[in-house]
Amino acid sequence: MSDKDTAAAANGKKTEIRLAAERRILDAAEKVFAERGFGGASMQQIADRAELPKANLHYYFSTKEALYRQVVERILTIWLDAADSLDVTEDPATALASYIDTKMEVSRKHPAGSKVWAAEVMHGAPVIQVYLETTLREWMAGREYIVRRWIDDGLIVPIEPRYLFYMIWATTQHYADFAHQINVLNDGAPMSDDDWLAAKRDVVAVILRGVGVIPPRVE
Amino acid sequence: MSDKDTAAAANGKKTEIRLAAERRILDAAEKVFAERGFGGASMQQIADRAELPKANLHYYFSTKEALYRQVVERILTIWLDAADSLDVTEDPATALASYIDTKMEVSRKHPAGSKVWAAEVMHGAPVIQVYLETTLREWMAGREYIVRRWIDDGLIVPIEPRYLFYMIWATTQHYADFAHQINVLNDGAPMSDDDWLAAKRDVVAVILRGVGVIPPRVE
DNA sequence: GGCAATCTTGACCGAATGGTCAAGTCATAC
DNA sequence: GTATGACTTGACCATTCGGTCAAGATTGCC
Repeated sequence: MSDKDTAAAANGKKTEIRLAAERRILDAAEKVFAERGFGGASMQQIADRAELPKANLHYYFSTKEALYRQVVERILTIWLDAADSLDVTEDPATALASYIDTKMEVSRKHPAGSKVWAAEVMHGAPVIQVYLETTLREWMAGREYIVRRWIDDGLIVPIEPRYLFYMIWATTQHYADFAHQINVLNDGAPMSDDDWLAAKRDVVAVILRGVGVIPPRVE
Repeated sequence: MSDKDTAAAANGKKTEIRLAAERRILDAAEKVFAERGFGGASMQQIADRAELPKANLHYYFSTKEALYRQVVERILTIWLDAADSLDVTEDPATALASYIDTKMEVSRKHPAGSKVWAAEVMHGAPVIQVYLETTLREWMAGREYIVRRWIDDGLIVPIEPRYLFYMIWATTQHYADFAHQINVLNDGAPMSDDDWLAAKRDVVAVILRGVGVIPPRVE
């Protein structure tokens, strides 16, 4: 073994323990932040949820703010992946249906992350401000261009593109952020697989018909 | 003056001072809770915002929880008024367009209240749980019945009514809860009157066309 | 086995927070 | 004018919270 290999191996081993602990803590923190908000969450609650002593959290994350920032940044990667799923090479119906499907799946699989994200934006985006001003702005500019071309080509009805995206974001994220209310209206039970299918179907149908393309038949 | 009049007058005077102070505090609390969340808001911050000594807050509201509860209950009345604005005696296009308009105006005029409401639901509705289980459930049952009749009468396309309402709630409330993000994407400026008009127009258009009714011409 | 680096953890600390209180001010009724 | 009740407020208290630390356990490498 060369020095490089040894260093790499040692690093790898350490990284494994470290990564496992960090992930355990981040998972716990994401849930507690989602349930209580940043101010309402205590390091002790996060430690209890992670089944680790509180001092151990501070060994991996220097401060509560640093921990929160990493939670948000981890969610950001999921958001970016979903944003990429809007395939502009497809026709409007296919592209939008697939994008809505992806966003609904994100809400379904990352309800805590979605809540943290919503709270982050509601409170003025202290962590993701730069992302909003750079990546998201550019993403929106690019997609507005595409949607306008769809309009010019007569593929969809005239609409201000950003308001269409707000509808899609709001509706899909609602299923995570307001899950509690949805569950109450669902007789107190979480949405079943069939419920999710039906919700996706109806959301896609309203949006596609709403922008003037015939939704694909899903009898 | 009779005893009743005297008592009423005295009561009235007191109530006036009391109501003014309570309103001042509730307004400040709503904003601070919206900006920082319940856990992140301190009584001192609310006191500063209301330009009153902290001890004065505790004279009118015994605890932080009690103050928060009254903030939420005040928002609830606004929510109930908006819910009433869905006029089921009208045809679907008129009823839905008017309801969306009302909900958009609520988001525009009560952005802080909307954020507090969203956080309340996200965190499991500690205060409004009973409202969700009674009033809202009944409201939804009644409206589902109406929407189903619209469907049976061939006035709108088949859809699970609650998913339609989720779309309307999510989209309209998004303009308050995610106003920060919207402003960033609007070159950092708050939406103008024209922006609000355009947003309303596009939301109404997508929903109405989405459920299969021709949106009224708004050239 | 022994060394070095990483990891673990109970005990502790200063600051901030929700809440209390008693002394005082102010308005009103007679 | 003076007694009564409502309102105001600076000082204070107990608790909680984020964060520190030093002593010890564990791991990996020679």
